[in-house]
Amino acid sequence: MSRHLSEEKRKALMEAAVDLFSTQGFHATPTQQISERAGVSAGTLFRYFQTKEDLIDTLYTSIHRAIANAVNEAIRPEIPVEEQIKNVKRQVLHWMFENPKETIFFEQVTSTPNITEMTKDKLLIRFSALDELYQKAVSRGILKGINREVFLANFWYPNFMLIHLHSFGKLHSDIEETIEQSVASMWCGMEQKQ
Amino acid sequence: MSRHLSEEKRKALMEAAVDLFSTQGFHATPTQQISERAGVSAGTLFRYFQTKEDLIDTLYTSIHRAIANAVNEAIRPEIPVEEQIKNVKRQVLHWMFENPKETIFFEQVTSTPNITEMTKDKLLIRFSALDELYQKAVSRGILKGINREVFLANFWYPNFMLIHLHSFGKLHSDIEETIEQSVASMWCGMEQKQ
DNA sequence: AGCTTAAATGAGTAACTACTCACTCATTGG
DNA sequence: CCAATGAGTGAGTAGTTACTCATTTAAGCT
Repeated sequence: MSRHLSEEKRKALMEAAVDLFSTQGFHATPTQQISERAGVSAGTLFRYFQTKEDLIDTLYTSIHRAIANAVNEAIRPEIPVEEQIKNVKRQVLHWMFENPKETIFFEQVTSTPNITEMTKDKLLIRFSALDELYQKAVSRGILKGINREVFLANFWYPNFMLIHLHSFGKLHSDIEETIEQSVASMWCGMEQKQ
Repeated sequence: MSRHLSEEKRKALMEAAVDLFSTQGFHATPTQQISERAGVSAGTLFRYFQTKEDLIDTLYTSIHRAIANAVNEAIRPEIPVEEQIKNVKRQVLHWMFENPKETIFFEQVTSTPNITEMTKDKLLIRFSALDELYQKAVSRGILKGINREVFLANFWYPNFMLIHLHSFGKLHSDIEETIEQSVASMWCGMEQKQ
């Protein structure tokens, strides 16, 4: 329908939303507060997003896409699978350290029940490119001892804790150093057989 | 003050609460629903817990204590530090697989901002026994390459994803097998030097 | 049985929330 | 310069929520 709504205001609303959601949680954040911070009136928010849930969903989807981009950027068929997987983790961690608010919101949605079915599907299927990489690694004999669930758990979840610590100023080492340690320990942990 | 309140009802309320919190999230769960499921009237809940937040806090504290117990049970000064750390992880994972609702609620509180300060402190300090174990491992030359944050992230967070997958019936391997893989990959990931 | 004490009740309340809609006003095309 | 369009507004609404309190119910003691 109406596509005359300003892209600028939509962006302002979304930015205000991640900002508040990541520090207060999205249930504890009234829509009025979001529109206020975005510099628009209460009603305007609902011209850009049908419901609050629609806003959350849009936000989540856009973050999901951004992370998927980070994943895809790191995939280069010409280098060894091992290096590719490490690069993906590195790339994702870089993105997360650069976008801590988005990451915290993302984790919040991930760990909160009762999200739209559509959104839930995205959670479960996750990132297919990484899945393919995992399959490739398994079929080539690397990673033979590790099942998909443990692989994904080791790959994704520690990142969230690192970002939390970072946001609360509780990360005492250098970010680059931390990323490298996280990448290395993830890989070495998987590689071992038997 | 009044200690004539039945311990039975307190327990029923807490059980109803974790039950609902873990499936709906605690913001999306009205106190009425909790008291209803516990088989008491709406007002009774507030005789046992001053506020809803008090209930959440009590619940969180009790789960924290249960996990701390699991940690402490696994600590046996007579065996090598390496084995102790592995045992702690094993023990914690067992507890979590046996108490998935509590675990999911615990993760929810952990990853949600705006919790009471007291509760927050518990989050940051975490489990001192494990911390001591980490220090010991570092001072004995094992684990020298890994800083505390990455260690904790690798130790705790993957567990949450495994429990999630388990609760949604998306964990296709045997639980024991999964626990062993998770323990082994965690340790191997840390041990490596340089 | 009666009396006392306190646990349990649940209708009621004040506060808050997501969302609406009748209206204003800026922009644009003729 | 006027008219038409639709983006923007914000007071208002219907619904929900955490929490209260006057009252009822039950239990324990003599």
